[in-house]
Amino acid sequence: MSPLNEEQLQHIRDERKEQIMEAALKIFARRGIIGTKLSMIAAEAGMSQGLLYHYFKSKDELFVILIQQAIQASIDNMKTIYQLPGSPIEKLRTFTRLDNEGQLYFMLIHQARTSDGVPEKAKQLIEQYSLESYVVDILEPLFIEGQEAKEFAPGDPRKLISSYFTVVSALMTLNIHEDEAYEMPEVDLLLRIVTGRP
Amino acid sequence: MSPLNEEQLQHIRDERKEQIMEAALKIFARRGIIGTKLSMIAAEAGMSQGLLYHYFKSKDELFVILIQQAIQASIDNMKTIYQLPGSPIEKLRTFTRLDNEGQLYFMLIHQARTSDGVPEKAKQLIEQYSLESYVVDILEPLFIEGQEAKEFAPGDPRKLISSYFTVVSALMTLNIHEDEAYEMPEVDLLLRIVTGRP
Amino acid sequence: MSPLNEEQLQHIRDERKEQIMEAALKIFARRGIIGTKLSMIAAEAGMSQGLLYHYFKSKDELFVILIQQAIQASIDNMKTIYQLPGSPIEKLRTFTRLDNEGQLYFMLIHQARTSDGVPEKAKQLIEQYSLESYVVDILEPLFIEGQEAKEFAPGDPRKLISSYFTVVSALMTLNIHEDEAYEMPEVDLLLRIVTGRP
Amino acid sequence: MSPLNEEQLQHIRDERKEQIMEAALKIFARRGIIGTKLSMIAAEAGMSQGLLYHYFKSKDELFVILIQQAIQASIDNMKTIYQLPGSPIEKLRTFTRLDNEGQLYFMLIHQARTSDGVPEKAKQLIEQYSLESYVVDILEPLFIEGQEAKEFAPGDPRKLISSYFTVVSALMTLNIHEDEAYEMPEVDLLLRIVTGRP
DNA sequence: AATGAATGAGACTTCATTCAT
DNA sequence: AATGAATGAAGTCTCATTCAT
Repeated sequence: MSPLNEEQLQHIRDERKEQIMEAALKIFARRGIIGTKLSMIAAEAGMSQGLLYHYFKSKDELFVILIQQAIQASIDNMKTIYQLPGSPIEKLRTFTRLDNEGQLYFMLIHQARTSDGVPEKAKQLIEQYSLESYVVDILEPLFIEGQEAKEFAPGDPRKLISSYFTVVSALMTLNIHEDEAYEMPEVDLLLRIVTGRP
Repeated sequence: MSPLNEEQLQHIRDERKEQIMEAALKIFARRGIIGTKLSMIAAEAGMSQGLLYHYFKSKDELFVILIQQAIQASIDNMKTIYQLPGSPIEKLRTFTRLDNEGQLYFMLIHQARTSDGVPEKAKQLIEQYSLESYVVDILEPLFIEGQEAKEFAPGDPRKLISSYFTVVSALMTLNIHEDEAYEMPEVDLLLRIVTGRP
Repeated sequence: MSPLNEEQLQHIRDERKEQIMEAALKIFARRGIIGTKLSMIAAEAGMSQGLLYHYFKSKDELFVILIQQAIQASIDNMKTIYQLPGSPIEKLRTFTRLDNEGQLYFMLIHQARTSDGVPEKAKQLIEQYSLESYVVDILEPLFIEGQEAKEFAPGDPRKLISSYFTVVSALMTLNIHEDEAYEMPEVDLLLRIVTGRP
Repeated sequence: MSPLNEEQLQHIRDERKEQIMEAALKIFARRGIIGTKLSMIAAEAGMSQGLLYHYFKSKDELFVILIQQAIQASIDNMKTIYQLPGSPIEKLRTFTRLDNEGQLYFMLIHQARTSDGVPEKAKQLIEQYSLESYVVDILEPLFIEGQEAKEFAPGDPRKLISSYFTVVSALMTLNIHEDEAYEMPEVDLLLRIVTGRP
């Protein structure tokens, strides 16, 4: 009797969920969990507030799921650096250009780290994912290679990585607000931190 | 007639106002105006919520006054760089060490720039105070001197200043949260952006 | 898509708005805007306080809308006097009988005129609507006709009208409280002001 | 040792009480008990809020005491009509001119009758004092005399009195606000109610 | 599945009253 | 007696969440 079979229904459901998560990501990333009202997400997703509750138990749950997704995407993204063309410094230069996709995820994680009203569950997830345990481990081979090629300045590569990515991370959090008060530095200026050369 | 003379009363009032503003600065800086509940400020200041209203007309007014104070302190602070000892690069190195006092002010201004629910008055104040109009103007002579002494890398000094301070600013916003996930870079690493040398 | 069609929803909305406005009119009229607590309106309308805010932006807005309605109704009502049967004095006698509907509106306007905490917008509306500009203008022909027929006492008709309606207005403000301490005069007694005859 | 003896202290206390009551009467009469803030009374009386509580237990108590005083003054005032010169109609004409002193008392009583937040005690006092029991009783001889002299229209004198004073009372409540929208009728117009003559 | 009405807890704010001096 | 700081209860308003349809 049903005009749609189970598979089709599932498809619609998935689509709706995706719709909601995309909308929520956009807004959570910019405004944080407290500054985001469900009405904003509903409007951005083009549906009623009530419907959100068919797909997610609560605002908090939605936030946590996005955090999980963001962490996974960030790790995956980090690994792609090795597939970029060129020498280590060229790989790093290309990678540093702030891409819009990753930016939202990054900002979301930043919000979760620094704002209040973040669900406990999200905090735990964030704690596990840290520069130390992921970024540094992943990028260490690249930096060692760069130092051996004399492209990168000498010194503890792990410290160099975390310092560099702390700077990049910090800039991304500023950049998201597109605040004209801050002039985003050219990538080459940032790379000086790693290379020690103009 | 009064059992407490005017001087004593004034003392109490000043103390209370200071108490409130200190508490409010701490919390506003971390949580933004929306994330900050008056109950938090009252608790931090050790008084009832009602008393806050003897000293400030509203949450918004309190926020705006703190913004004014923060801007003034930031400008004053920036000018002290010329009184520091040593060459331009040494001045800049000493200045860059993030001092806790200025950090809260800085973070507050950052919150005002990037969060929602910021009073219109605060936005206007912030707009007037920008890297361009203050920081860059103040520091231009220092950077030109540094470039002439070959301590600093060549290129447009104004752009160099705003890039460098965007980075420093961004790091301050991270640092305020004392998040262990981010390793704060050594000052010398940051200075590479300006000097182009390891 | 919607489980309730637009028409049904509109019906619910209209009903609720009507419910609220009726309840609010009753209470505002008696207690003024300061003396009226939203909890009272909500209780009288049989709904939660929160729901009031789905239909009206604020207590002030609700008050202003009621004032607008009251003014319009008063003007409309005043004009109906010419459709009443009989001579001028008979028209006026019939018209003077205080009807319950108009009474609440009248009292609301009176509250807006005399109480504190009245929204600026409401004050402006009230100022435009005054005995002079409406009541007197509308009734002047009737009184002149009454004087020509020797039914009404001689003298400046405009002054007679405003005097008479000041008295009627004043009585309405008392009457609204149904206070047994005051005995409402018979209409014929009041008409003596106009006719100068027992 | 005390620089002031008991009598002098008592004198100061009485003066202060009088000061407060005068200020309170002014404000209560205009704004009602809800619309009156203690800060207003304190300011009007030229003293601190705290001091009010040395003389009166609460806002309510102060209100009740004023009501008692107002009732007594009204009754006393009513009796003076017989000392006025002239015929009954002339006595009534003179008496009707709204005197400022009595007006405040009257308005206070009106507020107590018609507003909310009135202490139970005040309501009880008001209930005892009514047109019926005081005004009508006091004025009945005057009206009978007026009717016998054919100055007043015939009919039940008690009803005539209460009707007339309801009108006068109602006008006083309007008059207190000095609202230009209402033109206060000439006394002679009002007297038509009683005399039935222009 | 989908909507939007409806609720209620919690936030900001006011103000009568109390307290320390 | 006198002051003004200090408190807390209550009122307006917002918004996450639930409910009826």
